[in-house]
Amino acid sequence: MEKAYMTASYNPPEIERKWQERWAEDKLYEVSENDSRPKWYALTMFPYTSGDLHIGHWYAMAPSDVYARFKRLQGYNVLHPMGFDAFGLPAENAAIKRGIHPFTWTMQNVENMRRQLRSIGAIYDWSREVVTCLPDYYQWTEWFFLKLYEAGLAYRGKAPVNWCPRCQTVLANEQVVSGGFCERCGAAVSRKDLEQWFFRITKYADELLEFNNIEWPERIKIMQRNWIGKSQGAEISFALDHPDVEEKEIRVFTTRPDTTFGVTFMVLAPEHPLVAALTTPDRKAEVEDYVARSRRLSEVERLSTEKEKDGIFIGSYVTNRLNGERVPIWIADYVLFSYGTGAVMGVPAHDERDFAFAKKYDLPIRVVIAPPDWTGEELEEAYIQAGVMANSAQFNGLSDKEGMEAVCDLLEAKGWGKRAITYRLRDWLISRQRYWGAPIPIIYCPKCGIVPVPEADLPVLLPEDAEFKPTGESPLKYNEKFVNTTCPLCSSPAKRETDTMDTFMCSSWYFLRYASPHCDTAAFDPAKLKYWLPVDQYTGGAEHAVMHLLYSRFFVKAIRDMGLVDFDEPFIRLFNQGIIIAGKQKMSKSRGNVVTPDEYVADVGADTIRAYLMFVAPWEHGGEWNDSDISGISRWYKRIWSLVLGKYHRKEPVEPDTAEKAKRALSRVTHQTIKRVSGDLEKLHFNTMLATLMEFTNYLAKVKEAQIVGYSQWEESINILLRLLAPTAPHLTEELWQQTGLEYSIHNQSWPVWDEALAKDEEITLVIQVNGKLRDRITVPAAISETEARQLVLARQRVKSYLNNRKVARIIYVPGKLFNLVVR
RNA sequence: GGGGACGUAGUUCAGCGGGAGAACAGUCGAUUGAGAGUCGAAAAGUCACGGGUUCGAAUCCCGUCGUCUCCA
Repeated sequence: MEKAYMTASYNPPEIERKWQERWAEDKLYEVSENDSRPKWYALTMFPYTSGDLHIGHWYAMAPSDVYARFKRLQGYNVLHPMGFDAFGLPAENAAIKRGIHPFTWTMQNVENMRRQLRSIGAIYDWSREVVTCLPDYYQWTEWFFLKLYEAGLAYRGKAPVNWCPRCQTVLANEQVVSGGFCERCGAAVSRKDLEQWFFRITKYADELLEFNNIEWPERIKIMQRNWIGKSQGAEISFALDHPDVEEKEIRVFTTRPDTTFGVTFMVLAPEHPLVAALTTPDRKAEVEDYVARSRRLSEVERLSTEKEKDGIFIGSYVTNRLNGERVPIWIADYVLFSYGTGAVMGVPAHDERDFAFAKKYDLPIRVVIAPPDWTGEELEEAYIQAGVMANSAQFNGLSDKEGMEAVCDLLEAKGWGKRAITYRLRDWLISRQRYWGAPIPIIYCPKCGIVPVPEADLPVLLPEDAEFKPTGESPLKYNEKFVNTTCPLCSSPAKRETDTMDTFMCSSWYFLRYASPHCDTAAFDPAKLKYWLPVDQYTGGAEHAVMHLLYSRFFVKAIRDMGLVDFDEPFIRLFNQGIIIAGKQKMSKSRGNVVTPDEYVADVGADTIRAYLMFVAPWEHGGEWNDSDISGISRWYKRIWSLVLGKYHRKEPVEPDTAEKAKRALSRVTHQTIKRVSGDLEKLHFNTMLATLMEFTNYLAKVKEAQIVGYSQWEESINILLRLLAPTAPHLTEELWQQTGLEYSIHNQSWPVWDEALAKDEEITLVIQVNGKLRDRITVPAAISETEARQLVLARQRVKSYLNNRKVARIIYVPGKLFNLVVR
C-alpha cells in the first residue's frame, strides 16, 4: 500500500543537463514524414542573429514549445524547427566598427544562440536547422529571385531612397530619425532616385485582402488591409493649356468623384515632374525652396496630422472640365508622388485636409454635397457624410452615391476620366546597397541587357574579401573579381548586379525549407513539402504584421501560380505574443534593463523560467519580469517534487463510505483538471492552465494529508498530473516519471483524456435568494427537481424568517444554480 | 478627432445575468540552533464612477473618467 523513493532534492540545472543530453542522444525530437500520425507544423518566428538570446526570445519560444509538445502528446507528428535569420545590416555595421568579417561575427552569434536555445529544452529538431546566410540556403533565395523574374514579378525601376550626403550612403527608413536626419552623423537626409529591383506584390493586392480559411487575429488582418489601402473612385482629367508644357491634362485620383463641382484648387506633389515647367517666374525661388524642404522629409512626417498642412501656389491653372472653371495649381507636401497620380483635387467643403488648407490660404469653399437641412450657410468644418448634390449643374438633387455613378458615367462617356482603384501598397523594393545579403543573380551585358544568371551557375557567392567602407554604393561594386564576368548568352564581358536582396526575402520562404532542409537539388523536396506545409500554427511578434507576414503571403501566392506549391496561405493559424518588460519599461540595451536568461537557467532552471513566463500574464498581453515572483514557481515545483516522491501513506482501516466518497472526489477533480488544462492549452491560455495545475497540486496535497484514498488511485492522479505538466516542465516531469518507475520517456506518452461523466459534479450548492438577495444556501444533488428543491427551500428556517406572513409572488428557479423567491 | 478593447484582492488574471473567485506575493502559526524550505491558518474587494433595464447587474444598455490599441 505504500512506496518510498530516494528523495534527493530538486536540482534543476543537473536534471536539465542530464535529460537534454539523453534526448539528444536518442534523437527523441527528430521527426520524419514516414509516420502514420497526422502532421502538425508548429512554427515560431526564427530569431535574427543579434548575438544573445534575451528573455523576449524565451517569451516567444517557450510557450510555443509548450503548445507544440501538447500537440505531440495528443498524437500528432509535430514539426517544430528552429533556425537563424542571419543576413542583415547589424553584421555589416559590426564588421565596419570592429574589423570582424560579417560571416565570422554572424556565425559566432549563431553558435552562442544555438547553445542558449538548447537550454530552453524545446522539441526543436536541430537536424533541420536553417541559417539564411549559408550558401546552401541563399542559393535558393537567389533561385526564387530568378523564378519571380521569369514570372514577370521582379522588375527594375527607379525609386526615391533615403540618402545621407555626408555618409555617402543609402539609409533604411529606420535609420532616418525624426525631422529627417541621419541617425549616425545628423546630416539632413534627402531623397535620391536610384535604379532598384522590385517585386510586383501589387499584382496580388486584391488576393492579399482576402483571408480565406485562415485564423488570424483580427487586428493583424486590419493592419494588413490598411496597409494595402484599397480605395475605389475615379481618375479625373483636368485640362491643361500651358505654352511650355506638352501635356494637355493633369489627372487626379479621387474617391469622391461626386464632389468634382466643389474643386477650388488642385494640389501637386512637390516632386511632380510638371512643377518646374508650370511655375511662373515670379514664384520660382519660393517654389524651389519649398520643393527642397519637402524632399528632406520622410513620408511619415509629410503625412503626419501633427504637422500643419502648408503649400504654395505655383502660378498656373488647370480647367475643371465639368464646369469649365479655372482652378489654381498649388504644391503641398501632404500629397505624395508615389500614391495615385501624385495630384489631388482640392474640395475643401468635403475633405478635412482640403478644408484646413483652404482656410489657411483663404481659398473658396463651395458646398456641393448638402448636409440635411442645409440652407446655404458657410460650413464650420468639412462635411464628409452622405448628402444631396448641390451647385453641381445637372447632377443637383442626386444623392452622393447616385452622383458617384452619374459623374463617372459622364467622365467615361466624354473621355474625361474613368472609374479607378488605387492601393496604398507599393511594389516591394528589394535592392540593398549592402554587402551582407543574398546577391541578386543578375548580369548586365552591354549587348544583351539584363540577363539572369543561369540556374546551373547558382549560387552567386558573396566574395569573402569585400571592403566595407561606406561609399553609398554596394561594397560589391568595388570587388572586381565579383563584378566582372561574362554574359551567359553572348560571352562578352559583362558586369554583375552588385546590390543584395532585402533580408525579408530570406524570411519569406524559410518555413518551406524546414520541410527538407538538406535538399541540394531544389529549394525543397515537393513530396516532403506537401506532407508538412502549410504551417498549422505560427507564432511571433505583432511587429511583423505588415512586413514579413505580408511578404510571405505574397511569396506563397506567387509560387503557387508557378505551380510550385498547392496551397494559398503559408500560415493557417497565427498568434502574436505580447512583450516582456522590466521596471515598467521595454527592455533595451541602452536602458540597461535587459534580462539575460542564462543566469536564471543556471540558477532556477529552464522549467521554472518557462512556467514563470507563461504564468505572469496572458501570452498575448505580455507582462513584467519580476525576480521575486519567480520563486513562486520554484516553490511550486519543489512541492510537486516532494508530493510525488514523498511517502504516500494510507491510514487503515478506512470506513468504506468515506473511502468511496474521497475516491469519487479525487477522480472528479482529476478529470475536471484534465478538461480545463486541455481547453486552456488549446486556446493558448497558459496562465490559467498553470493556475489550474497549481490548484490541482494543492488539492492533491490535501488528499495526501487525509490518507483516505487508496494508493493505486493516488498513483494514477500523480501520473496524470505529470503528463499534464510535461509540456510546461519537460525536464522535471521526465525526472519524476523515471523516479516513480515509469517507462521512458514521458514525452512519448499520450495526453490524458477526461471522462465527462466523472468530471461532472454530483452535488451542487443551491443558492437561495429572497427578492434577489442571497439569504441561504443548501447542498443538493445536482439532478434535483424543482419540486424537490422547493420543498427543501421552504422548509429552511432562515427562509421562513424572511417570509413571515408575506406572500410568495413568484419563484425563479435556475437548475443547478439558484432558487429565488419574490415576495410582496 | 474617430473606431475597438479593457478598468474585479497588493500583483497577474478567471468569472460576463443569479452565491465575488484562483494563483502568486504578503501576514500569522507550526517545524528548525538560526535562516531557507515545507506544512497549516486567517486576511484581503463600493467588481473605475454615475444612471437605466431586471425579481436579481461585476456581468446587459447609456453617460463620465482612466489605460491600451488601430486609423486619421
